[in-house]
Amino acid sequence: MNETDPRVIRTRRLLLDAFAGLLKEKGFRAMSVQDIASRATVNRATFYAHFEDKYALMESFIRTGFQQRVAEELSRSAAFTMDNLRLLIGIVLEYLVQVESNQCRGAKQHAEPLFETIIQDELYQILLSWLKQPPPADVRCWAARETAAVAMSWAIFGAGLQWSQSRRNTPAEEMADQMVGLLTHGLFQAMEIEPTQAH
Amino acid sequence: MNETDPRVIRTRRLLLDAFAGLLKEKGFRAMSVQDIASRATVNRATFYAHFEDKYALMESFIRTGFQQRVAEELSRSAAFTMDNLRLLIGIVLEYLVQVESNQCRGAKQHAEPLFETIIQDELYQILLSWLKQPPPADVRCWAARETAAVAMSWAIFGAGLQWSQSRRNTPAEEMADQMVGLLTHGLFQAMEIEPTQAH
DNA sequence: AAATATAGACGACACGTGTTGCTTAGTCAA
DNA sequence: TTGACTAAGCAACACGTGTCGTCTATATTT
Repeated sequence: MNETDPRVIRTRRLLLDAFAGLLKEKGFRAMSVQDIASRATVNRATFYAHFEDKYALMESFIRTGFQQRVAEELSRSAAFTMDNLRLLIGIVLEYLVQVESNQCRGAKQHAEPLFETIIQDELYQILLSWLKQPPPADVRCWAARETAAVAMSWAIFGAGLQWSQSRRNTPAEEMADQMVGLLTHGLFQAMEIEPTQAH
Repeated sequence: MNETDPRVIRTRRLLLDAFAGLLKEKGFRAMSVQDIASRATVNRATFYAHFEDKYALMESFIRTGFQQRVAEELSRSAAFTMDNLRLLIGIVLEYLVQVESNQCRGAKQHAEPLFETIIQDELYQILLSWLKQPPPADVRCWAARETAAVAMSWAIFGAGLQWSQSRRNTPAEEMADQMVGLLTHGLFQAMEIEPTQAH
């Protein structure tokens, strides 16, 4: 399928727009391929010529959206610094809130796949590319680059997800600071540190 | 629905067994509710009387399996020590390998929901219960207990998942050690530490 | 402008899903 | 043992899914 064909571009745009609209109105779970196609004034069979199913469309939707956000706010192939890390976390928090508000119609904790994990995947790519650059200091090594990147990306994603799905009484700024602290000083230490009132 | 009724118990067992068998043979995606019901010699409508859909059954399957594993190897309400953490990570790695081997028939990176995230959820409960116990030392606090627990559980889960889905050339023992190191000394530090050969 | 290529429309197909109303058969309590 | 209760069987429903073959309309090439 030729990606430059005007017809293809037009159809893709129609499908994406219809999807975005339905996502806000009825949520992901409630919409059918029928709905998307008819709203896009496109035949249902044509939908399947472009996407495997509505899940694939959703995935593409989230992934490209997040990539755009990152490209806007983060210079390409940035270095691995505290500031950049904090900035990246901020982007994740912001984007998760947006996804959350769209998904709101769908039942939360059911068989609904966790589309947000796509963000973790993107996060992993970014962090790994940062780690591939030679480190400033040369000290002992605790884990493979891949292991560090994957643990970090899931930690950021997971903490962000829980925050975005909670009532968010902690402001995003403060949350990002907490997360940088956790990543910097170690999760394990941070645990023995929280002051506890007896219950 | 009375959980002690022999008919209910019998039907549940039949469904679970049929599901487990089909999971090994054709994988999750390829099996239909039809398949499960007929293999269990149970009417399809009866299936829906017990589970919302096949996703709910899968969730129950994974969750109870993991809970059993934890109960076997970890004494109830254990304390938050290095040894227990390492033990817990070992259980997760082992169980992820098992889940992975069952899922193997289903396409990996497609719309397949990440059932493994149920393990993260269980992990979070355990870690949080550990953190609720008063800490041994009383130092500064970097983050809320919930934040620390959620970041840690996702980090463990994510690193374990990547490991279990890779060719696993690193033995489980060593992997667990690496992960304990990451959690203890901080993910951020560990990143600037990996020796890099120029590329 | 004409010829070729191909995206999209349309209708039809077999199949799986989730639900409903009714009947049969098992369980348990009086 | 009898009677009330209810899980499970059964048949049928409307609906969504994914795919296929055929035809039309729009691009692209010459």
